[in-house]
Amino acid sequence: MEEAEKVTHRRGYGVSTVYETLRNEIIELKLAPGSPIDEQQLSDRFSLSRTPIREALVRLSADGLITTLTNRATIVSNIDFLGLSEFFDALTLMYRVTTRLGALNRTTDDIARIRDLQKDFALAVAERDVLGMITTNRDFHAAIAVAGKNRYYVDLFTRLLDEGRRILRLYYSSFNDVLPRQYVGEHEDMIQAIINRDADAADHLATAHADQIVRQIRSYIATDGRQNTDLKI
Amino acid sequence: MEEAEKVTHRRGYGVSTVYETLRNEIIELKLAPGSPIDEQQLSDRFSLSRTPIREALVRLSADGLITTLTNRATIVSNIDFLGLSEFFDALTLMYRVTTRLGALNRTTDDIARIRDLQKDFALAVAERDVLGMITTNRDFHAAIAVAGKNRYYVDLFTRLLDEGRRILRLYYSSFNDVLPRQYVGEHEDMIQAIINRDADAADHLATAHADQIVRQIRSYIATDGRQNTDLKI
DNA sequence: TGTATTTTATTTGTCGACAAAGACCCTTTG
DNA sequence: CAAAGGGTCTTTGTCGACAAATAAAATACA
Repeated sequence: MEEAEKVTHRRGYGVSTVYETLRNEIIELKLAPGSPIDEQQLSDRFSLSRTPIREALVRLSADGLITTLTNRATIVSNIDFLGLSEFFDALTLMYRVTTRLGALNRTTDDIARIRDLQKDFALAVAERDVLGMITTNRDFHAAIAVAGKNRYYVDLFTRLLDEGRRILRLYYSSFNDVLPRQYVGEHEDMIQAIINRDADAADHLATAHADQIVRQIRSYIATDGRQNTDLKI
Repeated sequence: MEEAEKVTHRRGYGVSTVYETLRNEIIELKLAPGSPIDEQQLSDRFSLSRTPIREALVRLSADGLITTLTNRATIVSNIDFLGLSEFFDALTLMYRVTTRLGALNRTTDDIARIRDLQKDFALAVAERDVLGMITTNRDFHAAIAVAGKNRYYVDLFTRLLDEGRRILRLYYSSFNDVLPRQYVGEHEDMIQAIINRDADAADHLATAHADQIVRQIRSYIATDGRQNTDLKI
């Protein structure tokens, strides 16, 4: 069933392996929201004692990806459908501010990186690789944020983007290829604004892009009804 | 020299005690930036084994308050004078957005809380209690952010405010009582805008307030020269 | 049959011990 | 006299074990 990754870890690097592996599995919904986390099991899986496993879990907890109830179980954090407007509000603001700063502070190296990632995204869209689209889209916007050179925005934005990845994965089966194609064009426009150092244009495009994404996610949720799974009364 | 806090902890709550204690000591500069953290020593001090101490340190590390070099020492994070403009930029944006949302989403309970904290701040100013001013000012703005009801903004803003507390503590001896008095008045105006649900006025006042604070901190730093301590070439 | 209460089992938090990694100090050597 | 090498000491990361806390099961009781 489960593949055991029998790796002998270099002292001090086991924790980060566990952290990154679990982080990915949570964001990619390989670990379902709400599902319990068994320390013993992880201990066996990574052939590490429970101490480093626990340390990785503390880190994930700080990221808000897992929830620990003291002296009781620790579970993968649920997706908070009730707080979605807060999420969208913050996401939109971060889209705007990072793209704006990207236009102002980008170097030519930044542009090269952003273009590469846009290429990846366009490829994923062309191949109708929905899961690839989700991750490459995230990386594209994260790169713009990095070009903006403000670590506080980068931190918050990547957190929001990853939270968004979880949500999108829930609905990726509802994707059609119409809107993603539009995204490719919007991305191109943003890149052009960033190259031109046109902060206002970048801001404007980012706002429209964010609104577009928010509207789409909202429509997925509306037509699905799954959002009530959390509302057990 | 050091007071030993001989407390027997209820199972599962030792970590949070250590975390909160150290967190405060770091923010209040009782632990100097750059100073090494001795796990053994903390273990003795809190009468806990190194395991829960370590867990608390991981949490602090996630907050960016300490820096751990794998297999080497762990130190209290340095104040990053080189990245101050990023800090001020993010701080100003969060001042604006939280005050704006505070005006839009506040309840009457929120207003009561905010008023209480403003009273505390005014008292600290009246008594020329500089350290008290720093913390009550932080609590005041944090309460406005909470009234804004967006946890992403609250998280980032409190992080920024606490980072600001560390910086202000460095210069608190340079405080005079002129500007703080001005802050009291600015706070009152902000409260009024929040009560009136006047988001634009709140935004405008927050911007001015933030600019004021940023300008003051900048002037402290300029007249001090201590900022070069990190620039060892 | 349904609800307390005790018993058992599982899981979590903490401990002390140990070994790897690095810091420190001293000597050697070019 | 500086750099390299070697030995010792300290600190960090990991381990296995144990006990407290809770969950689950079993039993008693109305």
